[in-house]
Amino acid sequence: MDMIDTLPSATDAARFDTANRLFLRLYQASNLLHKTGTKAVSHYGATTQQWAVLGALSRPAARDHGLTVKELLAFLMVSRQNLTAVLDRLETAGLVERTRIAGDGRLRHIRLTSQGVDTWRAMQDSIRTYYDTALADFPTEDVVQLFRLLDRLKTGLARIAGD
Amino acid sequence: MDMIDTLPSATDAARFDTANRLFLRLYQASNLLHKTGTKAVSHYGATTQQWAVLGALSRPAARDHGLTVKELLAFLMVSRQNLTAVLDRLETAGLVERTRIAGDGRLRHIRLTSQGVDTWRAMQDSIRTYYDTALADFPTEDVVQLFRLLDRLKTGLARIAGD
DNA sequence: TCATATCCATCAATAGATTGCCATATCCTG
DNA sequence: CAGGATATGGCAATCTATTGATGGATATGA
Repeated sequence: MDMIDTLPSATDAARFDTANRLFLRLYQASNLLHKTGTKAVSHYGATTQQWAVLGALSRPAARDHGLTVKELLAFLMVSRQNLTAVLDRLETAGLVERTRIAGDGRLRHIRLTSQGVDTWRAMQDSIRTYYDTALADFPTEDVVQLFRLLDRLKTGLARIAGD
Repeated sequence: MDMIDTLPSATDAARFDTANRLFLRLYQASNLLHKTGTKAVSHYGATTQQWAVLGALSRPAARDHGLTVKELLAFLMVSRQNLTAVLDRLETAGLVERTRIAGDGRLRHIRLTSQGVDTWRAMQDSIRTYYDTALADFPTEDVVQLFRLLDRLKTGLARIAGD
């Protein structure tokens, strides 16, 4: 069994096929996430991306002084040009404000406005219902496992992206 | 232990938090998929979505007569308006053709052109390398498990979408 | 002080993705 | 044959997301 074989073995072909299905499911699930998630919070004029930004800003660590754009970029892993546009819409909607920081004049702190805090709080019921419905068939153990696997996939993809 | 408690329990809060992280990872992984995937096949002027369409059309079942738009919609789970635009670009690039079908005049079969077949074949090396790199840390067993979990998540989200 | 690096914003182009509405052609059934 | 259902396409609006190029304000270090 020590022969050299440059053709894909049967197991390699199966792995390739599974990888194919895996990325198709990721593609489908992502589209469904945006479609259903935006519908779930549409009452508040929000989208899934804006939901993600509000969620980042409402975390305890960010609650007091907000986050810099750079920190938000690292958290969400999107391009700066994209985030700027989302922040513009959130600022226009009055949910977020950009404030200059004392120590370093280059930095801006993105913070929830009081209206942003209220809106985020009001959205919580819809978000909870959304999670409950989407994950109805998932024991908590499976939620954790899916999170861990997606986290590793994210790491693998980030390595390709190179940033 | 039969008391009624309307406040979220500690385990409920933990599950909610994990769900939050899970969907953030899905969001990040999806963006990275499009970013790195498009880069991987950019040499062929393609994107991840076009890659998905070409992959669907090159499956053995679709190889002979192609797929109808409706079948492609069901496979990819995207909106008709979105798919039309992608097909337009693929048609302009000469990789795909729309042909009327004999039996039912309403249907159109989307098929790979011979150039589309060649391009798809040429892309295989890049795709294989992409999968290998992205899933370098994944034993095949984990690839299968992630696929299964994403498939179930897709099902849960599709239930919300209602179609 | 001067050069360089960092942080943020802007403009432009392209592609993807959704909803909503309307149009057209075709099939099928009553 | 008439009418409803089906399959596809077109148009419009909005939002997300990327790359690329440019510019301005500020910090840091030589």
